[in-house]
Amino acid sequence: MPASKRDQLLATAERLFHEQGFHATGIDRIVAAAGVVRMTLYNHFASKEALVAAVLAARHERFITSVDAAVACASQGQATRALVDAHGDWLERYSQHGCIMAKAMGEFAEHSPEIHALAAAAKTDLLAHLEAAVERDGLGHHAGLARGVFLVLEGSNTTVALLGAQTALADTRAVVDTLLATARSDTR
Amino acid sequence: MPASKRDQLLATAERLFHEQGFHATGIDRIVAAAGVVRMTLYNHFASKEALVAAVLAARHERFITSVDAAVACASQGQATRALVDAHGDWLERYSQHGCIMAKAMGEFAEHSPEIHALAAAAKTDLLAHLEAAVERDGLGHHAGLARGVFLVLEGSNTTVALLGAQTALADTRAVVDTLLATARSDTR
DNA sequence: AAATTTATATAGATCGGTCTATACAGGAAA
DNA sequence: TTTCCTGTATAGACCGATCTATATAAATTT
Repeated sequence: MPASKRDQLLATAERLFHEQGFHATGIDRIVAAAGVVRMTLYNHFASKEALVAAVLAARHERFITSVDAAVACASQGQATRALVDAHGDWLERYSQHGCIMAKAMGEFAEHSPEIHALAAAAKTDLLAHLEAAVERDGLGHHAGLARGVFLVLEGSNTTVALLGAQTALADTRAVVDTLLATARSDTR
Repeated sequence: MPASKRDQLLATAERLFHEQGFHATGIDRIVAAAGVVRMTLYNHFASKEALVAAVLAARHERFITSVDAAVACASQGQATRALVDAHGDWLERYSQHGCIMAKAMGEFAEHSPEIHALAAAAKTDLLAHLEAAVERDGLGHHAGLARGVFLVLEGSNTTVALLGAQTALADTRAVVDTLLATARSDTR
């Protein structure tokens, strides 16, 4: 069956927001690209801000679902590494233009506390998943390891647009492996 | 002596662009905040895009000057660490809202190739300085070390708005120290 | 019959950018 | 000394385009 108008709008808005930015993307361009009339958008979303919020929520749900799936079927002691790889796959496939949550935080920090909080919550949610994965790998005692890996993932989000996905992801895996190896050899 | 109108405009625009975003900041708000009339801006800058370019160029020059100074007076074998600390100081003092170059890349990627290239050049310039520092520390043989540290610095840019400067910078230093220690113990 | 989508018109604000005209400096030329 | 020129700033009107959002009625779909 064809996607509902609402889903068309969500998908189109997500793409345009991600590629062109939130403030630089007007309502008219979204409805035109979605092949829908403007009133249809306002029939489904109360405002542009509500549309942005829906886009971010839907995207994060998809992302966290794919991350959870990857971690769930990771072999013993490989949860953290599986999460990092899942993040890399996502980045390569859907985030060539950088992290949409980071973009949202930047554009709405002093403009819409709700959007900013929503995007920030998405990021801290990933950190929480990372901490769970580290714990599952028996490295929970190593304070700061999850946050260190998180820092590297955040770096890969911006670096992919600078050095390309291949280099950025290879560097990311190399640094994460170093962090994991150091943590494992630390018998404290 | 009082700052010239041009400098007032540059400083005001830099602050507003950084806090509110580029597209979300209108010409009228800049001139009002700078205490200057509209035509004065257009007397000094050909367009909003030219103003953005001038802001980014001035900011990068200040940043790279302060980084160079820190690296220049670093003790033997501490160039990389000095650069990382200088980056952290800058982040803490002037970039609580994240990296302005990353913001510019996000907002102008599909909108102005010139601005995007300028911001990207600023970032690769930092990477080049990082590679020079790593070389100076006698770790140039370690392929990818500079890019690994760069990845972490990039991560700290976005994480500072999420976890606060204190946590973000402490984590950054911890990861960088791990990378440096691993590189030094690698006798290859 | 009910819900959704379309088409179209409109509201009012804001956008980047241009325009003319005026004021007032400081330095150069008479 | 006086006159003139140039550069810079102010003031405010003005342009077309675009922005988000709403109103209403007809057409379509379920």
